Amino acid sequence: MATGRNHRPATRSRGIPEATVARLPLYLRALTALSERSVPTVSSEELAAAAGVNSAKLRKDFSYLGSYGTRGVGYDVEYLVYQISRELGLTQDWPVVIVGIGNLGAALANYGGFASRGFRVAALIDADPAMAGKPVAGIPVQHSDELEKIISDNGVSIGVIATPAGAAQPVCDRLVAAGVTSILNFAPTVLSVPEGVDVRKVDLSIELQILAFHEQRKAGDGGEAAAPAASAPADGGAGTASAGAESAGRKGPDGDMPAVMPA
Amino acid sequence: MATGRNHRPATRSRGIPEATVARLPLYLRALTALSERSVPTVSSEELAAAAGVNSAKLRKDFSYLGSYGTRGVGYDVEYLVYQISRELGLTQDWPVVIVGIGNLGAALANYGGFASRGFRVAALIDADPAMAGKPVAGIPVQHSDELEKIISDNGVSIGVIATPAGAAQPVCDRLVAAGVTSILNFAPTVLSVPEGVDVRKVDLSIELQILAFHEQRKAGDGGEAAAPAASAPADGGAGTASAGAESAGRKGPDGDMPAVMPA
DNA sequence: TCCTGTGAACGATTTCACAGCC
DNA sequence: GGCTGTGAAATCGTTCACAGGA
Repeated sequence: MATGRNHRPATRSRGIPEATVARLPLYLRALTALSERSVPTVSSEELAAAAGVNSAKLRKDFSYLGSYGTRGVGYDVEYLVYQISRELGLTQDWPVVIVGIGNLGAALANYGGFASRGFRVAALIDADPAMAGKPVAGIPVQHSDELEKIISDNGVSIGVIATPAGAAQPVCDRLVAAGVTSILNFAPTVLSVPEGVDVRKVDLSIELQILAFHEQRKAGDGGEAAAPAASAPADGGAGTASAGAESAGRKGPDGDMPAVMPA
Repeated sequence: MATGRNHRPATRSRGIPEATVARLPLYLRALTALSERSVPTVSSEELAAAAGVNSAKLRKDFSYLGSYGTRGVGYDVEYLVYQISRELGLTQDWPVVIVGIGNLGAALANYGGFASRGFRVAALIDADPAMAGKPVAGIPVQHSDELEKIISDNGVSIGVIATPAGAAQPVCDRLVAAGVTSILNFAPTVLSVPEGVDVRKVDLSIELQILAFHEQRKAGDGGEAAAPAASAPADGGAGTASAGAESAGRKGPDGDMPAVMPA
């Protein structure tokens, strides 16, 4: 997750903690599912389970929004759906552009949950002239020469960058110059933006690396915790842990640099 | 970004804070770029800028790993690349399976940064028999009947789920039963997994909703902060803020439920 | 003199536990 | 009696500011 910028000094009274904001969509999704099953009310315990958090956290989160909910009973599902939607700004619709229609951009364009909750794909933009006019997810791709005009004509304030890393910063600069103030970045680069522009980043390889870190720990821990079936990596035991040499006096806890570097 | 489970009671001496772990891949990427440009050393200030964090945080992060770095000079790039790689478990290679080869799965399979840092796509798996045998990113898709055998034969411990929401939990269960202990989930569902299995979640629509929240604030704030060019949504002013009625006595700070719900 | 490494202060977030209301 | 709403405590994360080595 990681936001590109710290959002206001948090000194405002009406300020909802960032951690809470990040969970509201989770609650909203769980509530929407309940709503579709015509469940009228739900307790903090049940809703928390559906959203994958604990109930104390959920109640605290909701307390920042106001006192929805009835003691001894729970929360009215429809009412809460509306209040959270409003809080998140989903009662209006947000035109979004996707820049970079490669594999990923196409996947995003086709993503259903996109349109369903307040977001509308206003345009798909790609730098490749050969893509221009080709429909993806029913929307014709437009050439990036048109970027500024598209942003301005549609009043777009949210942009999604799905270009290769090298193109991301220039695209970002153009989006910002044209009036975009929120960016969701899928390219593996740090974007720099002026004050007042929000950037959120989604990065596959970072997520995998975090998983690898924990995975490694599981293997080398001494605990060999809960590894069902055949899970040992095919060759070379994972990690094999800190068996060695607290060598000289300074430097890190384990292992010096080997002769051969891992590419 | 939400981990499915809290990682150990944090009472271990060698424990690196989760927040630090999440930033190590960022540092690694910045360092790799420096390494490719044959930069020999870097200061905390420079590296922090390249990674998009502040230097105090970076130094604190590195202090959990050990005392790499030289006072008055900075960090040796190659040395640090190696140490971080090792800490993250990237000096071994992790076979990964991707389940669900739709638009997104294909995008992931084609993602370059995937293979580049310690991860190897061991197999692509899809439930559609028509996909079987078709190569995606040079790798033939296999039918999901083979899932257990693939996991076991390749010693896979990391799985990526890119299926529709409905299929995600069953796929997850099979992965876990077959020996997978880390899962990266792109489906918009909360997965439930047994103790000892890590889940990380990447959710486009949640990221967009978080952006919408801040975007809405920008518009209604009274500040009309830093909005260059034409940024007003085409119709209906964004938010138009809490102008109303602190009505009765209880309940939330603004707005009651309207007659028409936003779908 | 420069820049790392780190205690200590600070701030944010989570958890606890229980008062208050239905 | 059951469940929300919330102060207070505990934990986690960030920032400050400076001691200390190269």
